[in-house]
Amino acid sequence: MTTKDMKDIVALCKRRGFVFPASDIYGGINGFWDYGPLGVELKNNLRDLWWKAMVTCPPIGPDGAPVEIVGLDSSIIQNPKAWEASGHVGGFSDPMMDCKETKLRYRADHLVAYLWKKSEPGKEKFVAFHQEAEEEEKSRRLKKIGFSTDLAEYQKYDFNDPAILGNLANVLGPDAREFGTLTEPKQFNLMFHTFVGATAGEDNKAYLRPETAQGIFLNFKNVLDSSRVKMPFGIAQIGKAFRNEVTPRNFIFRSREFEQMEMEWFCKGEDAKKWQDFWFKERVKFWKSLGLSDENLQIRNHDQDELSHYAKAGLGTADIEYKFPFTAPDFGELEGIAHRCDFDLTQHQKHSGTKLEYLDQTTNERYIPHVIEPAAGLTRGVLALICEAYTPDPGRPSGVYLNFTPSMAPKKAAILPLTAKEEHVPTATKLYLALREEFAVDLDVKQNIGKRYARQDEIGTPYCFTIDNDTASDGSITVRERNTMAQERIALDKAGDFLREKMKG
RNA sequence: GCGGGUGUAGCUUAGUGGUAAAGCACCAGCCUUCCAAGCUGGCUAUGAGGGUUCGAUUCCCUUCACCCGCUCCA
Repeated sequence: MTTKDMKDIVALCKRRGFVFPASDIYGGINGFWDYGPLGVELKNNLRDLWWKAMVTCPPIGPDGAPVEIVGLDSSIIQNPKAWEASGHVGGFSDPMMDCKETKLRYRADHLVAYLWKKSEPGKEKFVAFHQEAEEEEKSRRLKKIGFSTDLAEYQKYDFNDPAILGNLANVLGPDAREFGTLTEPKQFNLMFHTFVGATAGEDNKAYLRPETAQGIFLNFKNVLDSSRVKMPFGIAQIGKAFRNEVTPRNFIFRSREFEQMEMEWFCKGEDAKKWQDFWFKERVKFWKSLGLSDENLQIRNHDQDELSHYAKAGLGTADIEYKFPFTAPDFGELEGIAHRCDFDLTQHQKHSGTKLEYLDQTTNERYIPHVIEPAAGLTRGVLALICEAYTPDPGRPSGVYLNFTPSMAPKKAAILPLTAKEEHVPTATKLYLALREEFAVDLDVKQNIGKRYARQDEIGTPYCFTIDNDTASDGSITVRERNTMAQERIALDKAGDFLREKMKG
């Protein structure tokens, strides 16, 4: 059993046209990737199936009736006030400081500094600690550097205090031995800025959305007023989102421009638990149906301290995680199912002055609904599918094949005339033209048949149809199956039925 | 952003202060009745910028990208 190596996967993605570095000919740009001819097919397949599972054919709810979900495609740029209301302008930038001595980096708002009250004026020395450090730990460290160990004799400062920021030379970093090794806090703006209109200035500053969800909340009232939806219901959206990640890493796993598939499920607060459990199960089922294996999937509940600002008061967030080659033996987030409470709608109601309540006309009850949000990374899903499918196999000419399910495979079948001779090519072309009306298929005429099979293995095409001399005499073709390399003969005019049947799986 | 590493063709590797080499892949043609076969021909590279030098892929500086670790991931 050969292991999956991320280097090989990235190389295959580039070689066969799944994923390219963005701006490759200029040396790339950190955190951005382009999807090639096969990558976009794969991404579209996943996107379309998600849309089908959410909007076109949503699941049967816990009470036996189909649930109601409508679609939306909101703008990437919205009024900047929306991001103030959502908490992203205030909460989406973290001041960071580095320690020149220890090379460690800290979030300034996670540190505190202690000043000995009896310090002579002008000779103040501050000692910094991690916010969550135990008192005993603090005393021990103070003793070590020859300071009083009685914490009551100290005044505590936050790192946004000018008394600290103006005096960094006299601050001892949390892990440092010398004073004055901490750098000025630097703001990391996780939201991309842009300017709306021809002139750039503070007045027309805008943001690229860091999540698609807010577009849904902003349109809650519009959808309610135009769609005859009744509680509980969902609004689903797929689209790009942008985050100025400090460190983009791991191929397309953490990139600065990525694509999300989010559904906001609006329900009564008292029903939130029921719906979170429901959606969680549905979403796990979805990923498994695409071929992600049990052993590579895990579910994980967020700890209280890692919950988002909007989820702290609620039922928390449960993640569906995938064991990527670069996280193994650990897992990386694929989708989060969060209880966002009534945080967002309440915030937007407050900031916009527009009522965002739901009126239940049967009970005459008005309330701001709670939200359960299954939010999945489309591009992360693509990566998981590629990693799952990647199967080294030294026993075949290509040495590797991609084991996509037929529904996810970028090409469903390849039509191959056995030779480039006249008697094979016209029949193959005719079959290709018929099948492409319904399926993404390839016609490949050139080079020997082995090379063509090998190529299709590498891009994960599940079936190859080969036209040979027998096709002319008995109307049969060869079907070659990707995983087993086994061949069987079927009737030429049954090729469409064959694929249609396989696509159901 | 810090520390370490890497950077020659699509891939794997060679080499040199003086014309950059090969295998595989790819493309074309021939051949070929089922798994990268064979023959002929062809395309393609020193990540980018600057410096030293008569001349730099080689030496120096800067930068960019990728990998590993730290940090971060509302």
